[in-house]
Amino acid sequence: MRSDMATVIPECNCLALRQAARHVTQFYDQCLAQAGLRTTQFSILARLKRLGPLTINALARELVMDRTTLGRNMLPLEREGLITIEEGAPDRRSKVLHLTKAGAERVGAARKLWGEAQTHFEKSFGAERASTLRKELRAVATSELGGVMHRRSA
Amino acid sequence: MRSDMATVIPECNCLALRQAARHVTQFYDQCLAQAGLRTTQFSILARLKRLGPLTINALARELVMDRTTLGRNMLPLEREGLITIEEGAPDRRSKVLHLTKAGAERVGAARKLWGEAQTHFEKSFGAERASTLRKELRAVATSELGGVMHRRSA
DNA sequence: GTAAGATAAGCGTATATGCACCCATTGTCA
DNA sequence: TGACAATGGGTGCATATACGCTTATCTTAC
Repeated sequence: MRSDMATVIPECNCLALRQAARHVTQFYDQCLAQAGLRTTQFSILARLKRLGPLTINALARELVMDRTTLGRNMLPLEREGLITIEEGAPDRRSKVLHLTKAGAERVGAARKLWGEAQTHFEKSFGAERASTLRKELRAVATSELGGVMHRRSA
Repeated sequence: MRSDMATVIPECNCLALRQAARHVTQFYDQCLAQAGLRTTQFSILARLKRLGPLTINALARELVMDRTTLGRNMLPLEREGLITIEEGAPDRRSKVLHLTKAGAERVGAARKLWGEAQTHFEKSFGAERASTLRKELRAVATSELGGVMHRRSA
């Protein structure tokens, strides 16, 4: 967790992102723990609360998350009765995620803790600086990197 | 992956970090795939190559990673013969991780692919901008957030 | 020298992540 | 309308992540 001399030299953009994400996630997870939610779970429920029912694909795009990852992350939430998974209305292939009353309440309780985490982080890192950083991170998350094309040439 | 109107509003520092990390990790992982390494594995091996043999705790601190996480991440690398895990010299509690010849070669092969990933990312995002971002991320990763103290009052 | 505390690491458990491959349904076009 | 592509989702697999607890070893104070 410390930087030592000038021996850091990660240089790797990806590693820098992952290290920061690990560090901050641990902190947010600890803050949210007493509400019984992980950071990822909170972001899922909060998104559903703000946007209303969404299909798995739609929500996954929202969260910059792989569809299959989200699909599995749903299960603990469904098991706890925080969301329900219903069959798609016009398109029977799709499944629509609904926030339950219990889920909404859980988000409400967690939002206070989340706010404290935000405050603490920005007190340590700087509010302005955090705002700028988020903007850059958003640009990164939406950047077109192409990657290796799977099957076909798309 | 797109931003739509102004509907983004993640606002959450942690979510912003995680989304960016997911997006970029996918790209780097795809680039490194033909060397048979994930981003995390590459960072572990590269660190060992640069710093020489390290204990699990020391390497975990280096990588801003939980000790137990690193412990498990070692196993696939050991299984493939890229590292060896030896008993600590003066302190028999510790285990020292050594990069093998095969491991060094693997890193060498992957480093070229990693360079291409870096170049591609910085071409898309901007080299200056990436450098600044890394600096900020390093500050985040080393920031003192305290978190909830476990057992005792420390 | 020994007991108490500190430290290194492992293990069980649970979630998080995403690729390859699969099936079902929908949309398109001739 | 019937073949085919496109799309929504699931499953198997492997790695990644970290908390709480436990064991082994080391350090320190007495």
